[in-house]
Amino acid sequence: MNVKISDIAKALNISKSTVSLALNDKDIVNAETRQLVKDTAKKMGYAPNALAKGLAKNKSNNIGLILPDITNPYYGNLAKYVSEYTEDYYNYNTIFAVSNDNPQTEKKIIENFISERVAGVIIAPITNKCKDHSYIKNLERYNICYSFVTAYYTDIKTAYSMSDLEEGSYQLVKYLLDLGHRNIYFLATSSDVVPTYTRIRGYEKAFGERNIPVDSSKFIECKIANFEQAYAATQQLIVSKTNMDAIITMNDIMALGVLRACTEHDINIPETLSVAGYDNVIYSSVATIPITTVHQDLQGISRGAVDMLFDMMKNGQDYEGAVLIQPELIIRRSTARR
Amino acid sequence: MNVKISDIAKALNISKSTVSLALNDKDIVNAETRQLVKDTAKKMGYAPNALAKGLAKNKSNNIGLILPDITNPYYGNLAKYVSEYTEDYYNYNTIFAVSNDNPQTEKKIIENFISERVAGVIIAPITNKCKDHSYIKNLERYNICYSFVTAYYTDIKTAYSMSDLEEGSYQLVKYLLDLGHRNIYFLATSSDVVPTYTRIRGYEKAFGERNIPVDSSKFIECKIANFEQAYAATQQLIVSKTNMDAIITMNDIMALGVLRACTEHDINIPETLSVAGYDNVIYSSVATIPITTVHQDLQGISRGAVDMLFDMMKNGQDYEGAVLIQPELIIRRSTARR
DNA sequence: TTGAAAGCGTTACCAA
DNA sequence: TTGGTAACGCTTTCAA
Repeated sequence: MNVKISDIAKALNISKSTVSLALNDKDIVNAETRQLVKDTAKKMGYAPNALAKGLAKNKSNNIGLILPDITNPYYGNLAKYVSEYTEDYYNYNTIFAVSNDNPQTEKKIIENFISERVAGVIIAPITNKCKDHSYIKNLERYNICYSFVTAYYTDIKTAYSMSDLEEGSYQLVKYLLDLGHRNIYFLATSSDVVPTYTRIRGYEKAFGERNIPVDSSKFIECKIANFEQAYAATQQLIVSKTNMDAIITMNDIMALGVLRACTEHDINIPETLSVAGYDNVIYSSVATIPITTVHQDLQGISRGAVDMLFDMMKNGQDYEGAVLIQPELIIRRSTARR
Repeated sequence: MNVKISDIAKALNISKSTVSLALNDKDIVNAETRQLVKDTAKKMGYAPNALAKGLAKNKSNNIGLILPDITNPYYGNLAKYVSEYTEDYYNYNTIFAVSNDNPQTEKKIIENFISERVAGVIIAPITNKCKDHSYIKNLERYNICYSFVTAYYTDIKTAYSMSDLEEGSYQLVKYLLDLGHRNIYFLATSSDVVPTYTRIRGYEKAFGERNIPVDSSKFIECKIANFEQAYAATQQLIVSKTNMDAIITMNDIMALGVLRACTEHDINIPETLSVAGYDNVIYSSVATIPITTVHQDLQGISRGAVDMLFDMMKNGQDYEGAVLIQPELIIRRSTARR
């Protein structure tokens, strides 16, 4: 069978404990012994059994990352940054799971992470409505720390790291107001969730600064923040001959949906209508018309979440840090003065 | 501490074995006992320890999936299909890892998967050159089966599931020849790797059918199959005033890079130059000019790889199945008769 | 600096 | 149908 610690011990005529100690680089073992052990381990093709190790220590060397949608490069990049940083800097591995924007799935994932005895969990929240996230607290019963990334659930108190969405939305709307637009539609999910209501606050702030009243009927709610729903919502607006100066969305993929609907109805962008997205993922720059958007520093966001998680793993879950990263308005061709 | 099987046994005054049997739905235990055990387990908040379970059974309930690039929605979709199918149909979990198109990283991932004692591994190969993949065979020493998805390494014999790339490329090139194009450039990685040379074979077949000689200097090699390198290669071609009818690429992201370079040099597409991608990921349809491409049935590909893997897990690694899924040419606006 | 042995939570075999 | 017990491969405590 596979070579294990006891095999190395037998081969070297020393005890299992010494081998274990040596393999883990403890300096209480003689330097020569240590080297010898490591060499023979390599020679014999020893591969540590993470399961046994985890069982003995009652926790694994993995942290779990929950993503709502892995087909969106926004989360793909997030996954990349989180796992690279976790591995390079903290020497832990990352295991991913995809919630598909479904609270039930998210719950199952958490149960599974508990079973796997992950050392910590980072959650990228689902972006649609769900009132009860208490299942997340199960993690605490197992002393598993968790932090949020990209947003957070208001009913769960823990560290979070995200872009300052309110500020980003504020800058974008201010810019559109500067261009002379007034009828600015906003396509997003339920205003109950953080990613939406923070953006709405930014929108309102920009309007408020100029004493322009906000018409909340311009906030259009989509069930899911994807291409199809943004496309459908835009068609609806066009067909009902709504008076619009601009449409902004909560992510770039939705902006693509808006573009598609406009193209099909021969609406010229940006001449007749300005369109803007959010996130600055690659295809906002390569779309039919390069899209004005708001850049998020995903790398910074990722590091914030990882750092705070490991901080909590060291000092306990009751930590209420927050990392809020400044966004950057990216102006492209999809927006213009009327 | 966390509730475990022995706690349930104690509470119910029965043995650990019975509890374990009941929890695993074995019908040798009395139906009532079984229900009782399950109920109390739930009541006590029991969460099975996957580590202990894996140790006892000497394998975990996870399969490992290696992706070369998680920021590409092509692989994001693949990950989604593989994990959903694995979970729903086989009741195993999927753990992802990202090789970043780097053989060293891939090797490390495999070592880690071995440590985690995954039940099986599915590898989506890196698309650039690497002569030695023998580290993959380490899996066999641990009786861990593996299959390939989307492509395969020629030096490793095992089951693979992929789209018929040769056929897809053949159809695309045939279509371009039909449009009257002759100077068809192909941007890809090294012709040593399967994803490239299968496509080249399709290209050659289309030319061969019409007795048109193939000029292999039209195959441009990029180190990595991404936006930047395709952009750079196209610029190179444009600047050197190459006589071109069409540029095709090995994936849609590269086609976007081509588009970008052409736009910057005021080259009209498709009037002056036809461009085509491959994969049919979402942004080929929403690009500046919607891109002609070849659709891959990712769901079918994913299922093939998963099915064969579980087949091997049952019947042994020496299995040489292959699933080759038929592609579909998707014609959009980026290609036209000159 | 090293060794012996207990313990982590589960499964699986054999007996009852 | 149930119970007792060894075993999985590692860490860790205590003693030497």
